[in-house]
Amino acid sequence: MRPQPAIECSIQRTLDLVGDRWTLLILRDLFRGVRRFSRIQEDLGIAKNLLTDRLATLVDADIVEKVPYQERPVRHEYRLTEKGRALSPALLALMRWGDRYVSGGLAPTELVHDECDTRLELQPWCTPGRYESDDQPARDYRRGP
Amino acid sequence: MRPQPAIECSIQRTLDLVGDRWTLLILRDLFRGVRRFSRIQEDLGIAKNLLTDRLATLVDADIVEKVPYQERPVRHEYRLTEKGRALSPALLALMRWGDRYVSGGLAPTELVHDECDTRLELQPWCTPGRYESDDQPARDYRRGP
DNA sequence: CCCAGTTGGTTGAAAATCGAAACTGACTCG
DNA sequence: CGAGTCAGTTTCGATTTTCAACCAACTGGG
Repeated sequence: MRPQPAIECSIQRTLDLVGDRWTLLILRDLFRGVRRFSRIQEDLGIAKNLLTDRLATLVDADIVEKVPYQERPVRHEYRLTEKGRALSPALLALMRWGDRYVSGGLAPTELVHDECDTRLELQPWCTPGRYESDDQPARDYRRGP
Repeated sequence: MRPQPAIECSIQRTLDLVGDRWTLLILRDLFRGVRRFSRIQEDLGIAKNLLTDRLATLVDADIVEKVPYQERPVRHEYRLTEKGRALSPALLALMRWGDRYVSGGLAPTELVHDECDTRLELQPWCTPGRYESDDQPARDYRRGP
């Protein structure tokens, strides 16, 4: 897919997987708890064929897994694997940079843990097992005060 | 440029600036001290017109500045501004992830400060003023031992 | 002076990718 | 039965990217 560059650097290898215009945004949605095809699609405004393609690539790369959340009709949702969740520092760093340099005067985004309602800092996974459960998103991005 | 999504999140705003297939790789090269048009072009294998375009966009966004390094003939190089250097945590996080999950068995990349020859960790700027000087790159990515 | 080479681009055509909309198929709810 | 939802697939025109050629300003060698 990528044309020339002999892949020899971790940044390059990483960007080969997640470095296109949509993938990191899709992952951001998954982190936020937006996990269904149609929700992601309307949230991002991405074309459906592209979303299909990107999700398939992510599943292939074991960054995301497709799990059924109901039978009859079978419906799936997309969840981050451990490998996918490990991308959080990168997303967080990009977010911090945006907060600082292209926020347009808005207050920085804060990460809030829905359960304990405390602020999260650079180590955003305060309850690692929580993600496996089925209900509301464990983490949510909210605007700061 | 981006089609639909109402830009309302720092990650989205950030990726609007640097989230295409090449820009983060260009920035990685600048961090490594590869600062000349032709060097970047051959290092990445990017088409020249695209490199022209991406660099112009980065200069516009004040992430990179174009500074002459000689007269007669005038030659320029591209340097990270403070805003650009502030992207290092993001690059570093992507690199760490790549080291861990797609390294292909290679040793993780280490950041080494050329002057003091010590390893750098997640706060990679140990001499912030250094970057303004004119000679060799202050920071370099090297393969680990 | 002439010639080859380097740097930092520009131009244009062909190929790949993307986006919007229409369509599908499995199923539910009233 | 008819309308609606979800998760796609297909199609096709528009946009981007790549590739190759060209160019201008200058250098250094003979």
